[in-house]
Amino acid sequence: MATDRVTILDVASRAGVAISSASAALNGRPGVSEETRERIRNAADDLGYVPSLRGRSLSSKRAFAVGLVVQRPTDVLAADPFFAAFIGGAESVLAEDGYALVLQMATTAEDALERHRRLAADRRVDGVFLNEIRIDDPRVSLLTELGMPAVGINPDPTDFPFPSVRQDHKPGITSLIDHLIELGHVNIAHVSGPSEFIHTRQRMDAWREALVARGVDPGPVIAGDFTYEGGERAADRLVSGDHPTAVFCANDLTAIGLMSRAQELGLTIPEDLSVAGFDGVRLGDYVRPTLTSLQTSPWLMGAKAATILLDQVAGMEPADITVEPAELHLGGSIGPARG
Amino acid sequence: MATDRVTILDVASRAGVAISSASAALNGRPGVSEETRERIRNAADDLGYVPSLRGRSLSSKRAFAVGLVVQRPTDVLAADPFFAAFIGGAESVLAEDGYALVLQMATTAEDALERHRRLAADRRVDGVFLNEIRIDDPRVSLLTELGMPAVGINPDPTDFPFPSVRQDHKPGITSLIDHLIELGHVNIAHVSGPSEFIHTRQRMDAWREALVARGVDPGPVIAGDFTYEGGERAADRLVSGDHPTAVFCANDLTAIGLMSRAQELGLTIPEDLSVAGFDGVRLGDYVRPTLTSLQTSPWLMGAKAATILLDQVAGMEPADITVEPAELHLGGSIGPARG
DNA sequence: GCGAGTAACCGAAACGTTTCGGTTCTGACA
DNA sequence: TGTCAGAACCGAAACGTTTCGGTTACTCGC
Repeated sequence: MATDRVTILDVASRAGVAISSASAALNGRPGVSEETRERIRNAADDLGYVPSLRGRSLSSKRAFAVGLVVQRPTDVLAADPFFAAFIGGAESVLAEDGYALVLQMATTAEDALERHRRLAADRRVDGVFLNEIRIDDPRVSLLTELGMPAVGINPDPTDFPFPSVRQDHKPGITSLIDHLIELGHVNIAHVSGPSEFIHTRQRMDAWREALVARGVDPGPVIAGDFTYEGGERAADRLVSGDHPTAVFCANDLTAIGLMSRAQELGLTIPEDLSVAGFDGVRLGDYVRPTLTSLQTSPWLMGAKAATILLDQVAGMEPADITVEPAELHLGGSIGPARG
Repeated sequence: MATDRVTILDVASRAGVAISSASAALNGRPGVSEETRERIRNAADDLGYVPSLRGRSLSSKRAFAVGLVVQRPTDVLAADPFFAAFIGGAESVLAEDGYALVLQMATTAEDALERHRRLAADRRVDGVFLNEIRIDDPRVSLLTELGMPAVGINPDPTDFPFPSVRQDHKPGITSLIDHLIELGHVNIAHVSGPSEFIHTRQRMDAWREALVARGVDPGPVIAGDFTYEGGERAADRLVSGDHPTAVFCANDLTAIGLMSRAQELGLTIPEDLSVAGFDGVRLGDYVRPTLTSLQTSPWLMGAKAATILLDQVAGMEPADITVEPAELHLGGSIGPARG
């Protein structure tokens, strides 16, 4: 196999045509008769021709790759299964079009910006995924400046300049709250994510609105940070005197940390405190009691986002996509309110 | 910013030299006086010149990217923090050299092979990471055939044709077993991983050898599969009559599943059964009791593996690297053997 | 039997580097 | 003063595509 690469020149000369005809034929462009097109295809097959990504890339000014810059402390990322599933979904769509996924890890917000600048300067990718979007996220304006196509994952509904894929979390949160209220809970707290994230606000708003709609006063909001430790700290603050009987956490890691600490502090779950998470990561099945959570669809989101991104790279103006809302998955971590 | 790209031609003409001189100057090659080299550098800076990855790629026949094909069912991957940390470590080294990481997800072994073939045919990457190596792993011979540089992560010590990075697990497992024996355990079981993995055998051998060295008969071996469910099934088989007093699991997920099921079956941990895992995932700190485990170093392994891979791509023949052995982290899941 | 229109095909430039063989120039040495 | 080595620099090919303007030949209508 150490033979030199088969080029389109070889294919063309074997089929007895010009390079340009071979190119047109193999790429399904018009201007070639069906007969010679077939002849060229056969020549290519016979020779085992594989188009050179590098040649194509240089000539067509495309990278045939898209980027994903995740910005998380590695230990947090390691514990969060969202990305693995998201990447799996995205990759399954990208592979079909011969696109590859370039993955980068950034530790800080500034680092993430720098990564994007670099990806753009190198023309390393034709577009990027925009996850975990913040309020006034600097990446958005940077990418706009750079002219880099992008797709947003659950961005702010207003004023987002790129196409997006969304999953509505409100119905799921609403049914969770309804369920808790039916179980007799009237003091339902919320452990939020970091305030700068769009989805932090979305989840908190949904929690509050669902309560208000049922005429129940929203319980306390405790600022979390999507980590185990944040959940533990929330437990410390929650477990004092007249504490809530239920708590809705902004993600599963937080919920697991909270449960763990609450149990250490002598509470029984769900008898003393009902706990619900958000993500529906399999993690929740591995703790006791099993975690009640909202099951999101990271794989599907990844697949849809990739579809949108590829369409955009191809020059289309894809419409936003909304996938089925997150579903409530009941575990043993919630039960009737005390007393 | 919609101006045309600054090319090396622009730099050369601004500095009043030929393209070849500009190229040599910017790449630190000899044949350019220090004076003109400086002039060329200034010209490049003034113009904001960024070398075209595509041009370089076509001309130098390098991709400036390396690949990682992970082969896991997505839900298993999602729960396994190894890869996130590994990728973070690898990426930190790659970025310094302007290399990118192409990540692919394969669902089956055949799919993984196909991905590698595709990466090679497209010349998409200059080398690949080889993780989770199996006995007679078909990827090894494929990559050898394809002439694709690779680096092995904990491969079989004998007969592996690529450089590798290793972390010795034996000392950690030995001290775990020693610790259990000191606690009075004489019947210590093992829940293994799937038999085809090299590291499954490595861990089992270390367990057995440590026991034999202390004159203790190895307890039963139960075949697991690195999943939570596998741990549950192992618990079902273990908890009958005269069961072992301690069990060493091939990974943390298995250990957590086993603990959870054992508790459901009425056992108290560690009083009735001591449990130890392997990986040191954060989740282990959030189950009750907390999990005793061996802490591996995925981030460091990723960084070292990337270093080796880049050296290899650069034409060197890097030596194998061995990082500090995995360390034992004690949790509440092990205790004295029942009287 | 002639002009126009069109389908099929060709040739060459362009993409932006690296690399290699060749030319010029300087200074040292005999 | 002529020779020669070596440093500095240049020009052009090569990498493998895509694309665009141009040529040929054929058909159709009159």
